Amino acid sequence: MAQARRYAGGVGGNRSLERGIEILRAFRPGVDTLGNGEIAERCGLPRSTVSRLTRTLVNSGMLDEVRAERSYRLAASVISVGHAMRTGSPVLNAIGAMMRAESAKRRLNVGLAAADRTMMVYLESIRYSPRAALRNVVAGQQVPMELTSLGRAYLAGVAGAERERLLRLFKRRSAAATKALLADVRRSISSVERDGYCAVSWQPAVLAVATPIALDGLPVYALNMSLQNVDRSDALASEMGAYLNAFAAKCKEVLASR
Amino acid sequence: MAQARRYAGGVGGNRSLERGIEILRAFRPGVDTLGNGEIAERCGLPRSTVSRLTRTLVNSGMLDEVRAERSYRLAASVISVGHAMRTGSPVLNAIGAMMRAESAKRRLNVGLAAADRTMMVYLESIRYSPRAALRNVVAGQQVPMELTSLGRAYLAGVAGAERERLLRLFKRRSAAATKALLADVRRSISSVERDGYCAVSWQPAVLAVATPIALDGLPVYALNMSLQNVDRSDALASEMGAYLNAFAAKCKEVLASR
DNA sequence: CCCCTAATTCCACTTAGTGGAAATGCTGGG
DNA sequence: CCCAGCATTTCCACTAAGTGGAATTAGGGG
Repeated sequence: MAQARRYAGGVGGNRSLERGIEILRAFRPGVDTLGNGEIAERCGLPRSTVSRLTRTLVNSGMLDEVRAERSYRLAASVISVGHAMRTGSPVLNAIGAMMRAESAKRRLNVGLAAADRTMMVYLESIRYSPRAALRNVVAGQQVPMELTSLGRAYLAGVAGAERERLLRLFKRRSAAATKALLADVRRSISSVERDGYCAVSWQPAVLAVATPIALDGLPVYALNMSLQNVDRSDALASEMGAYLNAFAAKCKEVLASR
Repeated sequence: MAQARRYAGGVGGNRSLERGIEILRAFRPGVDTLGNGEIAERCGLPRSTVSRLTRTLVNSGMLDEVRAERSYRLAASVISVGHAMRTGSPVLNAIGAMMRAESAKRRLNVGLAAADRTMMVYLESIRYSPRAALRNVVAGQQVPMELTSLGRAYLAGVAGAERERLLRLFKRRSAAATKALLADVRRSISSVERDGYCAVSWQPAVLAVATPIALDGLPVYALNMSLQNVDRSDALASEMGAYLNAFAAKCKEVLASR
């Protein structure tokens, strides 16, 4: 036994910190408050441990305690960290304005997303509407990687090992429709390799096309364009694809010159 | 010595988790990447400790590693947590749409903020512009508590002990202008108590009024309205104050009925 | 190619964290 | 009003997990 002992943080990282982060992530969109019991269950942790960690998160300002119902909710601080992320992001800084202009010019939704485990998360999603008052911008929304154009473009953009790791995860997730789904994902990846983009209609009457943006020193991003209230049509998809390719080229140019 | 030993997490909380959160917070808006050395300095931690904690944060998906420059940046995951916070927030859910309508109706900026240590952070800041294309919504931006109407309204909304704690912190921060500043803050608090709102012109040519929203089971929020490109005038301030009081009353009504 | 700087790994030390068990504190029913 | 039942928090013996200074390794510039 050459390696008798595994030193803390040797490779697995700091356990308490990992668990604390997992607790924050247990607050998925839509859930308001969580009690220690529910957190313990969701994260698979002993209740006493959760009790201590949530206390710490309250002290650090990441959780607010709701005394009355003995539960917690995410505190406002988490969005200031989120804001810091967005203002720091060199990609969003470089192309955010261009995205907004493009959305207005082409009259469609334009989005930029990155991977968050097996989901894609929008750094910015510009929702076009003919009625100016209804146009809006969302950040932080998650969509499933394997089902969306955004996610499949991302998969096309990452190197072999990481891609295969993710595909294996999808397999484990939905045992049933897996065969067909994976084939479909691979078809989208080929589509990106062939045409530069892939088209997916994840939600009814919404057609989306996406393309990866992979530059070194940066994680892989995916750029998409989409339109509501349309039927899936190859003609429309290739028109949007052409717009997207042109726009992505312009973005990469801007990004290459830092 | 009755209490010989302080048990871990007894009251201070979990150290590693606290430190990890502090590392995330070291990424303030505008900073793109931070190296372990710089993080160590900013957080006052030993470099080896930082090295281990940043590794953990990368594994947990909260940081992206920039190999080339041996540094880190906030990962996209942080905005998905931020998004979860916003979608979970019962206050924002209840009055977000009303705020947007009010901004359009009154043709001014409307914001909702909560406290983050000694800063106020916008859950939503609706920036009005006559040009529809320039209207936008920001979340997560921080403004200093002691200098803004938002912050002072917040101070007016929190109970004695917490308020005094914060005032002491401001004192420690800016030794010089403290006397006058604190007096000004107290004047704003009185203004809230008397008129329901306070008016402050923190940035040149911007006039803002704010009022606290304190409901139990929830942290104290502050609601504000503001206008750019105007001179400070008491007439304008009291007109805006009246709008704000009316709007805040409507909000509280909606919030009271859950 | 080699120095210099900064990050990472090593490792002896021990404290900070752990989790089962006991205690406490709410809540709703009788 | 009190008590049963449940959930959360505190206690504490135990020790593995984490710590930080020292040694090492890895970049990057001259």
